[in-house]
Amino acid sequence: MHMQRMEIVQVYKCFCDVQRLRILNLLKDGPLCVCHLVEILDSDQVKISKQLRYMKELGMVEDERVAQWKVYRLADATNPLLQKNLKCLQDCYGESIEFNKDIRKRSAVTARMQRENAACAQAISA
Amino acid sequence: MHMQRMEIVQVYKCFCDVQRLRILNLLKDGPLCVCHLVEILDSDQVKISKQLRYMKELGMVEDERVAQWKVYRLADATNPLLQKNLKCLQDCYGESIEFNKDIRKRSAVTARMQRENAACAQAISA
DNA sequence: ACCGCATATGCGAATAGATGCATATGCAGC
DNA sequence: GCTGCATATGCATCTATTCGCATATGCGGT
Repeated sequence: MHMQRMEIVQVYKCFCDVQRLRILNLLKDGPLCVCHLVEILDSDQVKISKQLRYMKELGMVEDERVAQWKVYRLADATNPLLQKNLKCLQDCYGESIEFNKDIRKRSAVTARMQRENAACAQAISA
Repeated sequence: MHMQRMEIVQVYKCFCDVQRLRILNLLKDGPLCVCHLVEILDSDQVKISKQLRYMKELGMVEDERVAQWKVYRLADATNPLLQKNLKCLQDCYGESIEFNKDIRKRSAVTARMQRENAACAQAISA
């Protein structure tokens, strides 16, 4: 694996896993750091970290260090293939793959972070 | 690999290869047999056969024997995820992944079959 | 320099997918 | 039953991806 540009097949490779789909869906509303994703997806740090690495190799996400956090965002949020595919998924299976639930949880988690961990909350809103 | 129903992730697995994308694009306009696909995609029989097998395992296509031919069609042409994704691909990259060229070649090939190999032409139009 | 938190990497095993080459199978006509 | 055409399968090899477990690295505060 290498790759950095977002190619057609790379997009679909990224889409081949529900957890990655959920991550993309979350990131489309703005950047998040690993700790957010771990909590929202109710997964563990190593797993999420590796998914993000893979997604980065595929050219789908970018990362940026902010203090001790690593903020991830979509590499090209305007890519029409990505946008349309996510929208299509949302339309067809929004609830069944937990897209909607994740978005609701995202709000809850970021709100709590705002209170309990202001520095981290700052990192993703910069 | 097993699977037969068309699940979300299976769809994307099918989409992870340009040749498979081209096959789906061709089948969306109606059934074809292996010999058509081999010619339109300018590939070889074993390769196409294996792609079709994989696509069948993913639940994306169905086959039917007609005399010595094997006719393949989309397992669920009305599946919205499939339809929308193909349309989206068509819109975004129609020429670059040869979707359009393939469709044009499809017409040429089926027309010629009609003349030179009527039995086979009959098989896919039944 | 040390500690704790956030994140990443390494490794070994397991599974999945791709590829090239050879060969088998199914069907129709003779 | 033999032949030819259309299609499928088997096998060995290779690369890609996944998973669990352990451990390393980067950063900020003391």
